[in-house]
Amino acid sequence: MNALPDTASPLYEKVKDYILTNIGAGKWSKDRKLPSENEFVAALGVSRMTVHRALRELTSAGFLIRLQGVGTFIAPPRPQSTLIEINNIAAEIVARGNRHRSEVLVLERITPTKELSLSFEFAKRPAIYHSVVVNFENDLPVQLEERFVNPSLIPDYDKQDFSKTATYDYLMQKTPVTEVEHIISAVPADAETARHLAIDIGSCCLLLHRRTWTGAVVATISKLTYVGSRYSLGSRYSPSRKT
Amino acid sequence: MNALPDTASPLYEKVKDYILTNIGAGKWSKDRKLPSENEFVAALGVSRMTVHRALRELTSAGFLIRLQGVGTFIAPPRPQSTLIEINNIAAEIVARGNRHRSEVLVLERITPTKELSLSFEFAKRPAIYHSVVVNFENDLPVQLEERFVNPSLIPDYDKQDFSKTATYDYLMQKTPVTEVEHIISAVPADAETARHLAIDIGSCCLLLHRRTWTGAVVATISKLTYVGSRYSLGSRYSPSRKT
DNA sequence: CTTCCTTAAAAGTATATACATGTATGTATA
DNA sequence: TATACATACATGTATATACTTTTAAGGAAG
Repeated sequence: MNALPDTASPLYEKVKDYILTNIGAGKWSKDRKLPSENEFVAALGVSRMTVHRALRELTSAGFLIRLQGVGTFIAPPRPQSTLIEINNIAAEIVARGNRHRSEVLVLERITPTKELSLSFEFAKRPAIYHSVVVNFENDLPVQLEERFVNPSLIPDYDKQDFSKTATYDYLMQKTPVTEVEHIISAVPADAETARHLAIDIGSCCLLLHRRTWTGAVVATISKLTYVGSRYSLGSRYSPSRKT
Repeated sequence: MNALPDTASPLYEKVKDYILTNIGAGKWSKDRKLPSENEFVAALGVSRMTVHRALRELTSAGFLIRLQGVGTFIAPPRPQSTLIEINNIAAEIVARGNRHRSEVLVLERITPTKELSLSFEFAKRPAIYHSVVVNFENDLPVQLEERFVNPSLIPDYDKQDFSKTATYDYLMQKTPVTEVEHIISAVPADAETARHLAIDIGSCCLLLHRRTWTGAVVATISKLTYVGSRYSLGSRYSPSRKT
C-alpha cells in the first residue's frame, strides 16, 4: 500500500530510505523535479511535516536541492573541494619528534583599535585580550602568533600560563568553534617580526590570518607568521563523501 | 525579555545562536546539564518544537549530546582539525568579479627526472605530461602553475587548450581524486619564476605543492606559485560534524 | 509584443497537541 | 534490606493547522 520499508526505524527515516532508493533506481530523472511535499503526503499517507523533515535532512546531507516556490531536485554529484588541514603547531612539532617551546612576549588587556573592533564585529569597543607568543622548534623560532581574544567568551585568557599550555589548546577547550575564516598569504618580514623570529628583514614568511566564530560572535582573531625557510604547512587528506 | 538575538534569521536559528553563545560564555558548565526543552520554552517564549529543532540540529552538528529521559549535555571538545578550502584560481578570480586569463607556456610530454619519478611512486620511468601555465587577474600575473600528470589516468592531457579550459577543471572532470597531499610554504622567487610573474627576484611567493591520488596511483603533481603581494588563499568554513 | 498584476503552487517556518519511549527516583511491599 | 512498581520528567516522533516567502505562469492593459 504505502510503499514504505517495513523496519523499526522512525517514519521520517523510512521516507528518507524510500526517496533515496528511488533516486538510486532512477525513478525521478536527473534533471527533473521530485514530487512536491503534498504529492508525497498523498502517495505515502504521512503528514506533510514528516515528509518535510525527510526532505530537509536529505537536502542538508547533499542529496537534494530545494528551491522555495519551485520544487525539489536531485543534487548534481558534488564537486570535490580541496581541503587543507591546519594542525596545532605544538602538536605538529612534537609529532615530528622535535622539541617544542613557547615564549610569551605579551599577554595583556587592551582597548582595540577601531579597525580591530570592526573585525570583531563589535558595536561598541570593549576591552579585549591580546597575546604574542613565539613558538620554537629545537630552540629555533619558527612561528610568531599574535592573538586577539573576545573576553565575553574566554574571560580568563590573561590569567593563563601559555608557556605551558598552547594558546590553541586552551582556546579549543574553552569555546566551541562554529565557523573559521582563513587567509593565507606570503609577506616579507617587518622589523619587529624579523627580530622576534631571528631572521632578516624582508625574509619570506607565511602569514595565516584566522578568525573564529562561536555562534554569531567572533571569538578570536589570530595572525600566525611562519618563517618560510623553516616551516611549511602540510597535510594529507582524503575527501570522503558522507553517508 | 526573551534574550534572543534581533536578526532577520528564522526563530530556530536564533535559538541555536543563543545556545551556542551561552555555551561559549560558560553559562552552563562543561559537565552539567543544559535546561530541558520545557525550561527553554518558558525562558524564551517559543514553542517546544522550535526548541527541539534547534537542539536537534546542534546535536547533529556535534555541539551537544542528548540522552532520552535524561537531558542535554555539552559535547566534549572535538579533535579540531582546522580545514582550509582551496579553490580553483580561475573560479575565484571570476567570483571576485575580475577577469581571468591563462597563458600556456609549456605543454609537453617528457621523460621524468629520477626524483620526479620517485614522487609519482613509479617503478619504471614512463613518459609523463608537463604543463606550465600563467594565470592572470585583470592582465596582472598572479599565479604560475606547473603540473606533472600521469598519462595512464589522463591520456589526452597534452591535446587540450588550457587557455580556454582551466587545467584544474579538466583534471577534476577526468579523474576522481581520492586523496590529496598539500604542502604550503613561503619562498623567494627565483629568476625564472620572477620573469614569468613579472616580479623582482626574491619577492615573497606562496608555494603550494600538491599531489593527488586516484586510488593507489598518483594522478598529478602540481607546484602552484602565487605572487604574495597580489594574491592570498582564503576560505570560510563551517566545521560541522556529521550525524 | 511587452509590461504589469493577479494567482496558484511550492517550500519554509511556527505552534499546539498528543502520544511514545527511555531514565531516574521515591515508595510500598515482601 | 532488597525488590517491584508507580510516577515524574526527559527527549523523540507524528500530526493538523496556519501563516510566510518565493517563484512561475497566465492574463489584462498598454
